[in-house]
Amino acid sequence: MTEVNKRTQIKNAAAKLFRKKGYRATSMQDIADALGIKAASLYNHIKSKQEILTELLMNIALAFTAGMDDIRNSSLDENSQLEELVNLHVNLTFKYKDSIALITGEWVHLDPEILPQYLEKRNNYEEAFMAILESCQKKKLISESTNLDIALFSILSSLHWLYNWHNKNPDLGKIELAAQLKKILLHGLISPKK
Amino acid sequence: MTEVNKRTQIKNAAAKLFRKKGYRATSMQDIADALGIKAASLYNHIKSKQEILTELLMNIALAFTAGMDDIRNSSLDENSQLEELVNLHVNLTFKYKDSIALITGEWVHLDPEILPQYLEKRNNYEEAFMAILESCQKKKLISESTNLDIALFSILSSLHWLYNWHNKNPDLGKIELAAQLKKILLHGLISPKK
DNA sequence: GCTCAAAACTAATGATTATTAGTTTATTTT
DNA sequence: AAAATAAACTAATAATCATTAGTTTTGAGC
Repeated sequence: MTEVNKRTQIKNAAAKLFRKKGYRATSMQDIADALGIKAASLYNHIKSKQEILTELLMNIALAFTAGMDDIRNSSLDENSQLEELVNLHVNLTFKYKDSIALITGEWVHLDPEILPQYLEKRNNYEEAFMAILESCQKKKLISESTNLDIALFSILSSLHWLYNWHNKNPDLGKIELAAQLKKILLHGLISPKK
Repeated sequence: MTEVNKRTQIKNAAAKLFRKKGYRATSMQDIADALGIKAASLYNHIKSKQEILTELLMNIALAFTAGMDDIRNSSLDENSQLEELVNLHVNLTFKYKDSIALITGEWVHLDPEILPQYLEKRNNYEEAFMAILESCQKKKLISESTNLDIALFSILSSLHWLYNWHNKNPDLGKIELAAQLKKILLHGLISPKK
Protein backbone atom coordinates (compact mmCIF):
# COMPACT_ATOMS: atom_id res chain seq x y z
CA MET A 1 0.00 0.00 0.00
CA THR A 2 2.77 2.38 0.90
CA GLU A 3 3.71 3.81 -2.47
CA VAL A 4 7.06 5.21 -1.41
CA ASN A 5 9.46 6.14 -4.16
CA LYS A 6 12.69 4.14 -4.02
CA ARG A 7 14.57 7.39 -4.37
CA THR A 8 12.84 8.68 -1.26
CA GLN A 9 13.56 5.46 0.58
CA ILE A 10 17.23 5.88 -0.25
CA LYS A 11 17.24 9.47 0.96
CA ASN A 12 15.50 8.49 4.18
CA ALA A 13 17.89 5.64 4.90
CA ALA A 14 20.85 7.87 4.08
CA ALA A 15 19.59 10.62 6.36
CA LYS A 16 19.35 8.21 9.25
CA LEU A 17 22.85 6.91 8.62
CA PHE A 18 24.42 10.31 7.97
CA ARG A 19 22.94 11.41 11.22
CA LYS A 20 24.25 8.46 13.19
CA LYS A 21 27.69 7.98 11.69
CA GLY A 22 28.28 11.15 9.70
CA TYR A 23 28.45 11.61 5.93
CA ARG A 24 32.04 10.52 5.47
CA ALA A 25 31.73 7.47 7.69
CA THR A 26 28.62 6.28 5.88
CA SER A 27 29.39 4.11 2.87
CA MET A 28 27.14 3.42 -0.08
CA GLN A 29 27.30 -0.16 1.20
CA ASP A 30 25.71 0.96 4.45
CA ILE A 31 22.88 2.69 2.62
CA ALA A 32 22.35 -0.27 0.30
CA ASP A 33 22.34 -2.69 3.23
CA ALA A 34 19.62 -0.66 4.90
CA LEU A 35 17.47 -1.23 1.81
CA GLY A 36 18.45 -4.84 1.21
CA ILE A 37 20.07 -4.21 -2.17
CA LYS A 38 23.62 -4.00 -3.51
CA ALA A 39 25.53 -0.73 -3.46
CA ALA A 40 25.79 -0.48 -7.24
CA SER A 41 22.01 -0.71 -7.56
CA LEU A 42 21.65 2.60 -5.79
CA TYR A 43 22.90 4.30 -8.92
CA ASN A 44 19.75 3.36 -10.79
CA HIS A 45 18.01 5.91 -8.60
CA ILE A 46 20.53 8.53 -7.60
CA LYS A 47 23.41 10.28 -9.29
CA SER A 48 25.90 10.21 -6.45
CA LYS A 49 26.33 10.13 -2.70
CA GLN A 50 26.87 13.86 -2.81
CA GLU A 51 23.52 14.33 -4.52
CA ILE A 52 21.79 12.72 -1.56
CA LEU A 53 23.42 15.07 0.93
CA THR A 54 22.72 18.08 -1.24
CA GLU A 55 19.04 17.30 -1.62
CA LEU A 56 18.59 16.53 2.05
CA LEU A 57 20.20 19.78 3.14
CA MET A 58 18.66 22.01 0.51
CA ASN A 59 15.25 20.66 1.35
CA ILE A 60 15.68 21.65 4.97
CA ALA A 61 17.05 25.04 4.04
CA LEU A 62 14.02 25.65 1.84
CA ALA A 63 11.61 24.64 4.58
CA PHE A 64 13.20 27.11 6.97
CA THR A 65 13.24 30.02 4.58
CA ALA A 66 9.66 29.33 3.54
CA GLY A 67 8.58 29.26 7.18
CA MET A 68 10.44 32.47 7.86
CA ASP A 69 8.79 34.18 4.91
CA ASP A 70 5.37 33.21 6.20
CA ILE A 71 6.14 34.74 9.55
CA ARG A 72 7.54 37.96 8.16
CA ASN A 73 4.60 38.39 5.82
CA SER A 74 2.16 37.88 8.65
CA SER A 75 0.64 40.72 10.59
CA LEU A 76 1.68 39.31 13.95
CA ASP A 77 3.26 41.57 16.53
CA GLU A 78 6.94 41.14 17.37
CA ASN A 79 6.35 39.00 20.41
CA SER A 80 4.14 36.59 18.49
CA GLN A 81 6.64 36.44 15.65
CA LEU A 82 9.27 35.21 18.07
CA GLU A 83 6.88 32.59 19.35
CA GLU A 84 6.06 31.51 15.83
CA LEU A 85 9.75 31.06 15.12
CA VAL A 86 9.97 28.64 18.01
CA ASN A 87 6.94 26.83 16.62
CA LEU A 88 8.58 26.69 13.20
CA HIS A 89 11.67 24.98 14.58
CA VAL A 90 9.68 22.54 16.64
CA ASN A 91 7.44 21.68 13.70
CA LEU A 92 10.30 21.14 11.28
CA THR A 93 12.16 19.09 13.86
CA PHE A 94 9.20 16.74 14.08
CA LYS A 95 8.67 16.72 10.35
CA TYR A 96 12.28 16.14 9.25
CA LYS A 97 13.43 14.09 12.21
CA ASP A 98 16.59 12.73 10.63
CA SER A 99 17.73 15.11 7.96
CA ILE A 100 17.42 18.16 10.20
CA ALA A 101 20.28 16.76 12.25
CA LEU A 102 22.59 17.42 9.32
CA ILE A 103 22.40 21.19 9.66
CA THR A 104 24.60 21.23 12.74
CA GLY A 105 27.65 19.58 11.28
CA GLU A 106 27.32 17.65 8.05
CA TRP A 107 26.82 20.65 5.81
CA VAL A 108 30.61 21.02 5.69
CA HIS A 109 30.68 18.03 3.34
CA LEU A 110 28.64 19.74 0.69
CA ASP A 111 30.42 20.11 -2.63
CA PRO A 112 32.37 23.36 -2.85
CA GLU A 113 30.10 24.30 -5.71
CA ILE A 114 26.93 23.88 -3.66
CA LEU A 115 28.20 25.08 -0.30
CA PRO A 116 27.90 28.82 -1.05
CA GLN A 117 24.25 28.41 -2.05
CA TYR A 118 23.55 26.63 1.19
CA LEU A 119 25.39 29.17 3.30
CA GLU A 120 23.59 32.01 1.58
CA LYS A 121 20.22 30.58 2.55
CA ARG A 122 21.48 30.08 6.07
CA ASN A 123 22.68 33.66 6.30
CA ASN A 124 19.42 34.99 4.97
CA TYR A 125 17.57 33.07 7.60
CA GLU A 126 19.75 34.32 10.40
CA GLU A 127 19.52 37.89 9.19
CA ALA A 128 15.74 37.68 9.10
CA PHE A 129 15.77 36.27 12.62
CA MET A 130 18.01 39.10 13.72
CA ALA A 131 15.69 41.65 12.13
CA ILE A 132 12.86 40.37 14.29
CA LEU A 133 15.02 40.58 17.40
CA GLU A 134 15.89 44.16 16.50
CA SER A 135 12.23 45.06 16.19
CA CYS A 136 11.68 43.59 19.61
CA GLN A 137 14.48 45.63 21.08
CA LYS A 138 13.17 48.79 19.44
CA LYS A 139 9.79 48.14 21.03
CA LYS A 140 11.52 47.62 24.41
CA LEU A 141 10.45 43.99 24.55
CA ILE A 142 14.15 43.22 24.86
CA SER A 143 16.32 45.30 27.16
CA GLU A 144 18.67 47.77 25.52
CA SER A 145 21.65 46.24 27.26
CA THR A 146 21.11 42.83 25.67
CA ASN A 147 23.66 41.91 23.03
CA LEU A 148 21.49 40.69 20.20
CA ASP A 149 24.28 38.74 18.53
CA ILE A 150 24.60 36.60 21.63
CA ALA A 151 20.85 36.33 22.00
CA LEU A 152 20.46 35.13 18.41
CA PHE A 153 23.29 32.65 18.75
CA SER A 154 21.86 31.31 21.98
CA ILE A 155 18.34 30.78 20.68
CA LEU A 156 19.52 29.25 17.45
CA SER A 157 21.81 26.89 19.34
CA SER A 158 18.94 25.52 21.34
CA LEU A 159 16.68 25.28 18.34
CA HIS A 160 19.32 23.67 16.11
CA TRP A 161 20.04 21.18 18.79
CA LEU A 162 16.39 20.29 19.27
CA TYR A 163 16.48 17.17 17.10
CA ASN A 164 18.87 15.68 19.56
CA TRP A 165 16.54 16.14 22.45
CA HIS A 166 13.53 15.10 20.44
CA ASN A 167 15.15 11.76 19.71
CA LYS A 168 15.73 11.02 23.37
CA ASN A 169 12.26 12.09 24.48
CA PRO A 170 9.87 11.18 21.68
CA ASP A 171 6.97 11.01 24.11
CA LEU A 172 6.65 14.72 24.75
CA GLY A 173 4.28 16.32 22.26
CA LYS A 174 4.96 19.17 19.92
CA ILE A 175 2.73 21.61 21.73
CA GLU A 176 4.11 20.99 25.19
CA LEU A 177 7.67 21.14 23.90
CA ALA A 178 7.08 24.41 22.08
CA ALA A 179 5.40 25.92 25.12
CA GLN A 180 8.28 25.01 27.41
CA LEU A 181 10.83 26.33 24.96
CA LYS A 182 9.05 29.65 24.65
CA LYS A 183 9.00 29.97 28.40
CA ILE A 184 12.64 29.05 28.91
CA LEU A 185 14.18 30.71 25.86
CA LEU A 186 12.16 33.87 25.84
CA HIS A 187 11.20 34.46 29.44
CA GLY A 188 14.10 32.95 31.28
CA LEU A 189 14.85 30.13 33.57
CA ILE A 190 15.10 31.95 36.86
CA SER A 191 11.82 33.26 38.24
CA PRO A 192 11.84 37.05 38.32
CA LYS A 193 12.30 38.45 41.80
CA LYS A 194 9.10 39.76 43.19
CA MET B 1 61.44 30.26 23.16
CA THR B 2 58.19 28.39 22.99
CA GLU B 3 59.23 24.87 23.92
CA VAL B 4 56.19 23.14 22.49
CA ASN B 5 56.28 19.39 22.35
CA LYS B 6 55.95 18.02 18.82
CA ARG B 7 53.26 15.72 20.13
CA THR B 8 51.31 18.73 21.33
CA GLN B 9 51.82 20.49 18.04
CA ILE B 10 50.35 17.47 16.27
CA LYS B 11 47.36 17.40 18.56
CA ASN B 12 46.78 21.11 18.10
CA ALA B 13 46.98 20.90 14.33
CA ALA B 14 44.72 17.87 14.33
CA ALA B 15 42.17 19.60 16.55
CA LYS B 16 41.99 22.51 14.16
CA LEU B 17 41.53 20.19 11.19
CA PHE B 18 39.08 17.85 12.88
CA ARG B 19 37.07 20.88 13.74
CA LYS B 20 37.05 22.30 10.24
CA LYS B 21 36.66 19.15 8.14
CA GLY B 22 35.66 16.48 10.63
CA TYR B 23 37.64 13.48 11.85
CA ARG B 24 36.91 11.19 8.93
CA ALA B 25 37.55 13.84 6.31
CA THR B 26 40.90 14.77 7.84
CA SER B 27 43.79 12.66 6.55
CA MET B 28 47.11 12.08 8.22
CA GLN B 29 48.47 13.89 5.16
CA ASP B 30 46.48 16.96 6.12
CA ILE B 31 47.87 16.91 9.63
CA ALA B 32 51.40 16.32 8.40
CA ASP B 33 51.10 19.13 5.85
CA ALA B 34 50.07 21.51 8.59
CA LEU B 35 53.37 20.75 10.33
CA GLY B 36 55.52 20.66 7.21
CA ILE B 37 56.46 17.00 7.54
CA LYS B 38 55.49 13.73 5.85
CA ALA B 39 52.55 11.69 7.06
CA ALA B 40 54.64 8.71 8.08
CA SER B 41 56.76 10.90 10.33
CA LEU B 42 53.79 11.54 12.55
CA TYR B 43 54.11 8.01 13.84
CA ASN B 44 57.35 8.87 15.59
CA HIS B 45 55.20 10.86 17.98
CA ILE B 46 51.77 9.31 18.08
CA LYS B 47 50.38 5.81 18.01
CA SER B 48 47.46 6.35 15.68
CA LYS B 49 44.97 8.85 14.37
CA GLN B 50 42.45 7.46 16.81
CA GLU B 51 44.80 8.16 19.69
CA ILE B 52 44.78 11.83 18.80
CA LEU B 53 41.00 12.02 18.85
CA THR B 54 40.81 10.07 22.08
CA GLU B 55 43.26 12.31 23.89
CA LEU B 56 41.66 15.48 22.64
CA LEU B 57 38.21 14.43 23.74
CA MET B 58 39.17 12.86 27.04
CA ASN B 59 41.11 15.97 27.94
CA ILE B 60 38.03 18.10 27.44
CA ALA B 61 35.86 15.67 29.35
CA LEU B 62 38.27 15.77 32.26
CA ALA B 63 38.33 19.56 32.28
CA PHE B 64 34.55 19.67 32.47
CA THR B 65 34.20 17.13 35.22
CA ALA B 66 36.98 18.78 37.24
CA GLY B 67 35.27 22.14 36.88
CA MET B 68 31.96 20.64 37.89
CA ASP B 69 33.51 19.05 40.97
CA ASP B 70 34.92 22.38 42.05
CA ILE B 71 31.52 23.97 41.80
CA ARG B 72 29.71 21.22 43.65
CA ASN B 73 32.30 21.20 46.43
CA SER B 74 32.01 24.95 46.84
CA SER B 75 29.74 26.59 49.37
CA LEU B 76 28.05 28.78 46.78
CA ASP B 77 24.28 29.10 46.79
CA GLU B 78 22.30 27.55 43.94
CA ASN B 79 22.02 30.71 41.96
CA SER B 80 25.76 31.31 42.06
CA GLN B 81 26.44 27.71 41.15
CA LEU B 82 24.45 28.16 37.96
CA GLU B 83 26.41 31.29 37.19
CA GLU B 84 29.66 29.48 37.84
CA LEU B 85 28.64 26.78 35.38
CA VAL B 86 28.25 29.42 32.70
CA ASN B 87 31.68 30.74 33.63
CA LEU B 88 33.11 27.25 33.40
CA HIS B 89 31.87 26.78 29.85
CA VAL B 90 33.05 30.18 28.75
CA ASN B 91 36.47 29.65 30.29
CA LEU B 92 36.95 26.23 28.75
CA THR B 93 35.74 27.51 25.40
CA PHE B 94 38.47 30.13 25.46
CA LYS B 95 41.07 27.71 26.75
CA TYR B 96 40.39 24.80 24.38
CA LYS B 97 39.26 26.82 21.39
CA ASP B 98 39.60 24.05 18.83
CA SER B 99 39.27 20.74 20.58
CA ILE B 100 36.12 21.78 22.42
CA ALA B 101 34.35 21.87 19.07
CA LEU B 102 34.67 18.10 18.88
CA ILE B 103 32.21 17.47 21.67
CA THR B 104 29.23 18.37 19.53
CA GLY B 105 29.72 15.79 16.82
CA GLU B 106 33.10 14.14 16.44
CA TRP B 107 32.86 12.01 19.56
CA VAL B 108 30.92 9.46 17.50
CA HIS B 109 34.21 8.48 15.88
CA LEU B 110 35.77 7.36 19.12
CA ASP B 111 36.76 3.71 19.15
CA PRO B 112 33.95 1.46 20.39
CA GLU B 113 36.23 0.53 23.25
CA ILE B 114 36.71 4.12 24.38
CA LEU B 115 33.28 5.47 23.60
CA PRO B 116 31.55 4.13 26.73
CA GLN B 117 34.14 5.79 28.95
CA TYR B 118 33.56 9.07 27.22
CA LEU B 119 29.80 8.80 27.40
CA GLU B 120 29.94 7.94 31.06
CA LYS B 121 31.82 11.14 31.84
CA ARG B 122 29.35 13.05 29.74
CA ASN B 123 26.40 11.54 31.57
CA ASN B 124 27.93 12.24 34.94
CA TYR B 125 28.38 15.84 33.97
CA GLU B 126 24.83 16.21 32.79
CA GLU B 127 23.47 14.53 35.88
CA ALA B 128 25.43 16.88 38.10
CA PHE B 129 24.12 19.81 36.10
CA MET B 130 20.61 18.49 36.52
CA ALA B 131 21.09 18.09 40.27
CA ILE B 132 21.90 21.78 40.52
CA LEU B 133 18.81 22.68 38.50
CA GLU B 134 16.72 20.52 40.83
CA SER B 135 18.09 22.33 43.87
CA CYS B 136 17.14 25.60 42.22
CA GLN B 137 13.63 24.40 41.60
CA LYS B 138 13.30 23.17 45.17
CA LYS B 139 14.30 26.62 46.37
CA LYS B 140 11.71 28.17 44.00
CA LEU B 141 14.39 29.89 41.98
CA ILE B 142 12.93 28.03 39.02
CA SER B 143 9.18 27.81 38.59
CA GLU B 144 7.55 24.49 39.38
CA SER B 145 6.00 24.32 35.94
CA THR B 146 9.38 24.39 34.19
CA ASN B 147 10.39 21.10 32.61
CA LEU B 148 13.94 20.68 33.82
CA ASP B 149 14.88 18.22 31.08
CA ILE B 150 14.12 20.86 28.49
CA ALA B 151 15.85 23.54 30.53
CA LEU B 152 19.01 21.46 30.83
CA PHE B 153 19.01 20.60 27.15
CA SER B 154 18.49 24.22 26.20
CA ILE B 155 21.29 25.59 28.35
CA LEU B 156 23.72 22.89 27.33
CA SER B 157 22.92 23.47 23.67
CA SER B 158 23.88 27.10 23.93
CA LEU B 159 26.98 26.35 25.95
CA HIS B 160 28.12 23.52 23.71
CA TRP B 161 27.66 25.69 20.72
CA LEU B 162 29.64 28.54 22.21
CA TYR B 163 32.89 27.70 20.43
CA ASN B 164 31.15 28.44 17.20
CA TRP B 165 30.18 31.87 18.23
CA HIS B 166 33.51 32.55 19.85
CA ASN B 167 35.26 31.90 16.57
CA LYS B 168 33.14 34.42 14.71
CA ASN B 169 33.44 37.14 17.37
CA PRO B 170 36.89 36.79 18.92
CA ASP B 171 36.84 40.43 19.95
CA LEU B 172 34.30 40.12 22.74
CA GLY B 173 35.98 39.35 26.06
CA LYS B 174 35.32 36.43 28.35
CA ILE B 175 33.75 38.53 31.05
CA GLU B 176 31.33 40.38 28.83
CA LEU B 177 30.36 37.17 27.06
CA ALA B 178 29.74 35.34 30.32
CA ALA B 179 27.68 38.22 31.68
CA GLN B 180 25.47 38.35 28.61
CA LEU B 181 24.96 34.61 28.63
CA LYS B 182 23.93 34.61 32.27
CA LYS B 183 21.44 37.33 31.54
CA ILE B 184 19.96 35.68 28.47
CA LEU B 185 20.09 32.05 29.51
CA LEU B 186 19.10 32.45 33.12
CA HIS B 187 16.94 35.55 33.20
CA GLY B 188 15.38 35.48 29.79
CA LEU B 189 15.33 37.47 26.65
CA ILE B 190 12.03 39.25 26.97
CA SER B 191 11.91 41.95 29.63
CA PRO B 192 9.47 40.99 32.38
CA LYS B 193 6.24 42.89 32.22
CA LYS B 194 6.02 45.56 34.86
C1' DG C 1 84.56 14.46 14.55
C1' DC C 2 82.27 10.31 16.68
C1' DT C 3 78.24 8.16 18.93
C1' DC C 4 73.73 7.54 19.62
C1' DA C 5 69.07 8.52 19.67
C1' DA C 6 65.35 11.11 17.94
C1' DA C 7 62.92 12.28 14.08
C1' DA C 8 62.68 12.77 9.49
C1' DC C 9 62.18 10.35 4.82
C1' DT C 10 60.89 6.78 0.90
C1' DA C 11 58.35 3.05 -0.49
C1' DA C 12 55.09 -0.45 0.01
C1' DT C 13 50.85 -2.76 1.83
C1' DG C 14 46.28 -3.77 2.46
C1' DA C 15 41.92 -2.15 3.22
C1' DT C 16 38.02 0.67 2.00
C1' DT C 17 35.26 3.05 -1.11
C1' DA C 18 32.55 5.62 -4.76
C1' DT C 19 31.55 4.83 -9.15
C1' DT C 20 31.19 2.56 -13.92
C1' DA C 21 30.40 -1.12 -17.34
C1' DG C 22 28.13 -4.80 -18.72
C1' DT C 23 24.64 -8.32 -17.78
C1' DT C 24 20.57 -10.51 -15.97
C1' DT C 25 16.09 -10.42 -13.82
C1' DA C 26 11.43 -8.21 -12.94
C1' DT C 27 7.88 -5.52 -14.20
C1' DT C 28 5.07 -2.88 -17.12
C1' DT C 29 3.28 -1.73 -21.73
C1' DT C 30 1.65 -2.98 -26.01
C1' DA D 1 3.24 -13.36 -25.03
C1' DA D 2 6.49 -10.10 -27.06
C1' DA D 3 8.74 -5.92 -26.42
C1' DA D 4 10.46 -2.40 -23.76
C1' DT D 5 11.79 -0.38 -19.63
C1' DA D 6 13.24 -0.34 -14.87
C1' DA D 7 15.96 -2.06 -11.47
C1' DA D 8 18.62 -5.47 -9.71
C1' DC D 9 23.29 -8.01 -9.91
C1' DT D 10 28.55 -9.15 -10.67
C1' DA D 11 32.92 -7.59 -11.48
C1' DA D 12 36.32 -4.25 -12.13
C1' DT D 13 38.60 0.35 -11.57
C1' DA D 14 40.94 3.92 -9.65
C1' DA D 15 41.54 6.66 -5.88
C1' DT D 16 42.37 7.50 -1.04
C1' DC D 17 44.19 6.41 3.25
C1' DA D 18 46.16 4.69 7.74
C1' DT D 19 49.85 2.29 8.92
C1' DT D 20 54.45 -0.37 8.73
C1' DA D 21 59.27 -1.39 7.46
C1' DG D 22 63.44 0.03 6.50
C1' DT D 23 66.65 3.84 5.74
C1' DT D 24 68.75 8.35 6.08
C1' DT D 25 69.30 12.80 8.30
C1' DT D 26 69.86 15.81 12.26
C1' DG D 27 71.72 17.43 16.33
C1' DA D 28 73.29 17.12 21.20
C1' DG D 29 76.77 15.38 24.30
C1' DC D 30 81.27 13.59 24.50
